[in-house]
Amino acid sequence: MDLPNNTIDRVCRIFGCLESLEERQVDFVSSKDLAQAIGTTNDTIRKDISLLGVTGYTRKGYSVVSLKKELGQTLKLDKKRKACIVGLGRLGTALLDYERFKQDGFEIVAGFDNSINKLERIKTHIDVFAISEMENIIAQKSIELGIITVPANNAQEVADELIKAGVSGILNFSPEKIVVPKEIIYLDMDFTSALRFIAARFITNKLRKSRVA
Amino acid sequence: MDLPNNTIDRVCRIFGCLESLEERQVDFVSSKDLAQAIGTTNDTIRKDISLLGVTGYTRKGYSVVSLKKELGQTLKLDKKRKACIVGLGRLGTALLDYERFKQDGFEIVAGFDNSINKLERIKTHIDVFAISEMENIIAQKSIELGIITVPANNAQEVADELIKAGVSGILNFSPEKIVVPKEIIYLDMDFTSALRFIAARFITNKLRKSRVA
DNA sequence: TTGTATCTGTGAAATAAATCACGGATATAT
DNA sequence: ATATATCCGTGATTTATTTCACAGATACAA
Repeated sequence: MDLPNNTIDRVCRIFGCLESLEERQVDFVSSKDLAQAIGTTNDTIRKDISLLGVTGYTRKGYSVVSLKKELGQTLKLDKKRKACIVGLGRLGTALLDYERFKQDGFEIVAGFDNSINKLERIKTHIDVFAISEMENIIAQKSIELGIITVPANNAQEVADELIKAGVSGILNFSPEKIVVPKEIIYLDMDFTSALRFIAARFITNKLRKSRVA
Repeated sequence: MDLPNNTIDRVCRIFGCLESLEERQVDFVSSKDLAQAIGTTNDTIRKDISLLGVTGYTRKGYSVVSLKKELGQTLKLDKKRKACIVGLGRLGTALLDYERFKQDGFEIVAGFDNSINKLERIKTHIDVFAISEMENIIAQKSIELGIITVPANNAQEVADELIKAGVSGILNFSPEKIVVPKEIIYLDMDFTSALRFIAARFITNKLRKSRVA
């Protein structure tokens, strides 16, 4: 399938909205509501959804349950995926126990760090290992996603090892920029860049909110 | 000034690259290097930089120091900005002490939480307050940026208070979607959406990496 | 029933963004 | 000196994305 990147981004956010609407037992949602929630226009939402081949109801909107199901199936967002976290500093350990991931279909099944000290000290029900064991564990547990929370200056090294070990996607929280082969899906979550993006828009303020993260 | 959103996003990332190049005492950097670092093409980088009115040197690239200076001045990324964090759970406290922010020009000058318990227990050199004091403190300290790290289901409420108190920009780490008036610069950093974006691209893999966070 | 206010779905038009392509420079090697 | 391989700057072109505009439905109110 060939979807615009922005559409993929929005659909992922829409999916999150649908989850919470479902929890609140809302039956229908309009393109306008979704647009407001994720910060875009109703036209765009309708285009996005129609690109995915899902259809709504005149005068009512989209069925929350079935839209969520369709989007989930098409983009395989309903599939459980295993992830690991490399770098068990404060951010890493916070993410290790971020209950939300599991409920959203991402299971953190391993943590890695090089400090024996940290490995011993950490209190969590998730297994933690030395980085040297990464290749084994990732293969053994069929981990698809790697989350990097090491401090800068060895993020690239960690990324290389994750890739060698076989992950298909990487989410990078470290401030260092990482280069990956093009078959690896990579997303940068550098906090400073995010704050700068906001600060820069104080100057060049346009109204759109999209920023394919 | 009127810059494409994607350009702003890229320039913020470029700025981060320039910082680390400067540290490593690199004098010049080519559009190609920058492109590789942030995941785009050299054409795009050159266009971005030329939109900002900065110019480079044939056969050498851009002067790291002066490019950084120019970008910083134009987008006011060189200006120190004050931020606060609302929600002092694990993520919130991790961010409170994220040394990197300060070195990048963002100073966290206050933390807020509703739990007296947490406020007492937290060990940090940054002042922490009850949420009820937000309006006062934000005005008093001239805080421009609010970082939301509360759990879902009262993120909107917190956002409303931040805005009432006078912040101009909000970075939201909570999984809840937030609606803000259009003069407020808002960026969503929902981790689940980010992981989903990666997972969805396992299916619809296009090569570009941009995702204006 | 009849009217009316919403909502979707979708081509067409308009915008925006990324690529291409190539001239002009100049560092580096020979 | 001369050739060559880079590298920037920038119109032109292409491609992508958003917005517009309106037909087709239908819930809801009077």
